Amino acid sequence: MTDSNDGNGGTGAATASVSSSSGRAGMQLGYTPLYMQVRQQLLDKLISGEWQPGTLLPSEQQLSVQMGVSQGTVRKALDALSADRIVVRHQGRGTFVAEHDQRRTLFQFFKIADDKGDRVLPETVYSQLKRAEPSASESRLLGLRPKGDVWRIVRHRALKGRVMLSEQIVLSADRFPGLDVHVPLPNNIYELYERHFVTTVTRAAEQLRAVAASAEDADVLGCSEHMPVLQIDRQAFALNGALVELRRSRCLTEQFHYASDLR
Amino acid sequence: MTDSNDGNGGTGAATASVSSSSGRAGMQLGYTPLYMQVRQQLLDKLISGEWQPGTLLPSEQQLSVQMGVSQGTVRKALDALSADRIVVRHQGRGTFVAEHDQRRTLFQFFKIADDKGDRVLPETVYSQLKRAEPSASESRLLGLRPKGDVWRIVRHRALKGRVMLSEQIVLSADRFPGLDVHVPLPNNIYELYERHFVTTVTRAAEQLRAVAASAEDADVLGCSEHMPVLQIDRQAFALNGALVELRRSRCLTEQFHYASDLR
DNA sequence: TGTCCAAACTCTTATATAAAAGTTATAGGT
DNA sequence: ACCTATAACTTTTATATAAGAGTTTGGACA
Repeated sequence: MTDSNDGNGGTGAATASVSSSSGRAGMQLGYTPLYMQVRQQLLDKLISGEWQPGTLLPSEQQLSVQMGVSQGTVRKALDALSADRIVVRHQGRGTFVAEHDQRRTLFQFFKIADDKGDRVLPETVYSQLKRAEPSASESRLLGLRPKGDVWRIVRHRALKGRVMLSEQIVLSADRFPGLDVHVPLPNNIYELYERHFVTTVTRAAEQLRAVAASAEDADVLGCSEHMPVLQIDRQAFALNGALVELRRSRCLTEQFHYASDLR
Repeated sequence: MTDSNDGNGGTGAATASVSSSSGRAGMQLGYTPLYMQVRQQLLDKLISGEWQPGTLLPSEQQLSVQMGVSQGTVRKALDALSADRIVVRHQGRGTFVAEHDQRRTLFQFFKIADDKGDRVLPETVYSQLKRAEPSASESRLLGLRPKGDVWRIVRHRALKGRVMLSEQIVLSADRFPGLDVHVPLPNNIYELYERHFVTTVTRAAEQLRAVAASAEDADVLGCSEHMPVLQIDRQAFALNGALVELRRSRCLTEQFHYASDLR
């Protein structure tokens, strides 16, 4: 902690053991509040895998003693992590590392809903995995080493017995070693990343376009060629901010739609 | 304030003048924290139009005295409103009622981006307004009185000189009396709602589908018939939660796309 | 007139304290 | 075995206090 940014208010004599990120005093740009430093420290434990998903964290009291800050500061840090859905807090029970259970997948990462507006998770009816060479852009986006391979996953997914989504997923083979051992892949693939590859997807960006179904799309989705389908390109990011998954989905939107909340 | 839900912690003798919503003590279900009651009281002033968009609110100190709660409780209420983008807070300046300026429209309500990922607000190249009878579903969704009319707005919007979006907007004629006086309508239509009709849009829900361009779409957008276009259905909600606008957009997605953040 | 500094104001951060609300485990009764 | 009360824990709410950070304003001064 720098002298200028000590930030010890109040009357207590808390000897904060939290160190500032950039050492010198008299920092001109930026200034990191104590609770954000605490947030980052907690986040580091999650990134390292020291606290696995589902783990019960120490209580606010315990953490405040461990880290040498007040309970209120720990609370602000945990609230910030909670807002990013990185931890989940339950009054009376404690604070847990968020898991990729069905509900989270449904509400955070799956935006397809039926005409009543209910989110429905489709079942995987076909799945294929193979190792391949990445394209130039894939290699760049995923930050692969030269000659680094990728996994390519193709899945067909159905709702109410009707195949309505075809998706291609691209992953770094280095980050997901031995992924082929887990074939057949589970429907909830982010849970797999998290359980076996210390990779927690916390955030994703999607780009949507209306395109004409290719001959292959038509075959898979059981529609005519050139039928309008919704193309969804997704980039998924891990706890440390790294882009870890590329995905392209093509989706029929006759009985279903993509739901987006603007708030 | 009920006895059971007094919630006066601390050592102070604050005589909270905030009244509980449901009177009897021993309430079984629900319990509204004091800061949420304060939030609602502040929100009521916004809904009534007593505090217009752009207004500087009283300071936390002043509000805490006025409402008979602590400054920290006012802070929690204002933070909650800030999270919903209903007010905007600036350190050193104060708390302001959020306005529908260009930036807000761009980042909260317009999700079209170019291939670099930059949000771009399209210009209106054609605009038409007429009074008409609502369909049954429009009447129901907008909560119109029997025989209540609607306004229908048709707009064509262009990016970089290219018409790429055609939209139809439906509004209650009762809620927007004399809307035709404001023809030609400004590009930022939510600013118009807010300035002249005490209607602040705070939240919207969108449903996206890929559909084939109709003959009319093809004419407007300058594409061939049956070309895949992105159809966006929007319901926009006001401060009090009422559905105040229905909108259907059809959008070319060759050079642009709909950007959705999953977090 | 123009510049600089200090005061006064805002929100923000940080602390401490206390009580309420909700959960879980334990002990004791029927 | 089952239910109940209780104790011990958790997060959540509410308060008070103090100092930091950022903005605006007004006055001293050149």
